[in-house]
Amino acid sequence: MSKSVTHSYSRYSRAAAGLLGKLIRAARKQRRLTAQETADRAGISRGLLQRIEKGDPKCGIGAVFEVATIVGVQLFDADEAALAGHTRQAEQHLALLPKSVRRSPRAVTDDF
Amino acid sequence: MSKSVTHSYSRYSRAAAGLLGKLIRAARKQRRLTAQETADRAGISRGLLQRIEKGDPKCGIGAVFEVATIVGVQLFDADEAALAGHTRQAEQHLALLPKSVRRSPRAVTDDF
DNA sequence: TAATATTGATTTATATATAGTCCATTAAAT
DNA sequence: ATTTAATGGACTATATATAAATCAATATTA
Repeated sequence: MSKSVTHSYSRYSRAAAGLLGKLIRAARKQRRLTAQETADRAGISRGLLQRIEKGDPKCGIGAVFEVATIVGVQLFDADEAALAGHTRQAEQHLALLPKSVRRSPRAVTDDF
Repeated sequence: MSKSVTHSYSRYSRAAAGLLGKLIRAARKQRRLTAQETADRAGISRGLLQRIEKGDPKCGIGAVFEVATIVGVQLFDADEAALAGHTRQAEQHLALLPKSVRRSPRAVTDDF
């Protein structure tokens, strides 16, 4: 094996992934779904579901969101209609911004 | 090559991943961060950032959350302190639930 | 208490996500 | 109009995420 690159995550994003995992686990148990059945419905393995509920940041966001949906954890505190609305809003916002970000040479955008 | 397994996602989770990507892209442009600089700060490649902004469900949730944090997109509409609070709440909720979900034999929990 | 479903953890083989590079196109600034 | 930074897309090699299987421990129900 060659050298592996250990990716590091900020406290905030680790906390967010961990929280989502805990919310999923709590919602699953409240609905009395076993790990195996939940994994089957999501089309993933039970092992992956374990990692998701532990907040493993390496899990695919699609798998995590799929499980969240199945156990009834709302993303963005929004149902599908609201998601569509927010998406349109984001698209409009995006349309107003320049298509590519050009930095003035040698000028640091960082604030200090 | 052997046969590949195409995983399918629900409309809802695809919409959620797509929305998060769009929010990230809009926030990045508003802060005048180039794709390359954002990727560097997040410790990922520019190619992965492209996929994240497109809402590719296969991206690691840690990478997505990390980029969101960097460009200033709040997860759960909460800062770090609020995340910690929600986490404690989820842990308490979890503590009240049975440790393993036992289905009564041959009884379907599905509602119909 | 006994029976057993559920869970947690580990291991292996395989699929695939990612980094890195390159090139063409586009668009911002001069 | 010219210059060139920024972006989008494709391709390859490699690291690693995932599925699948197994086993031990635990907790629930009878």
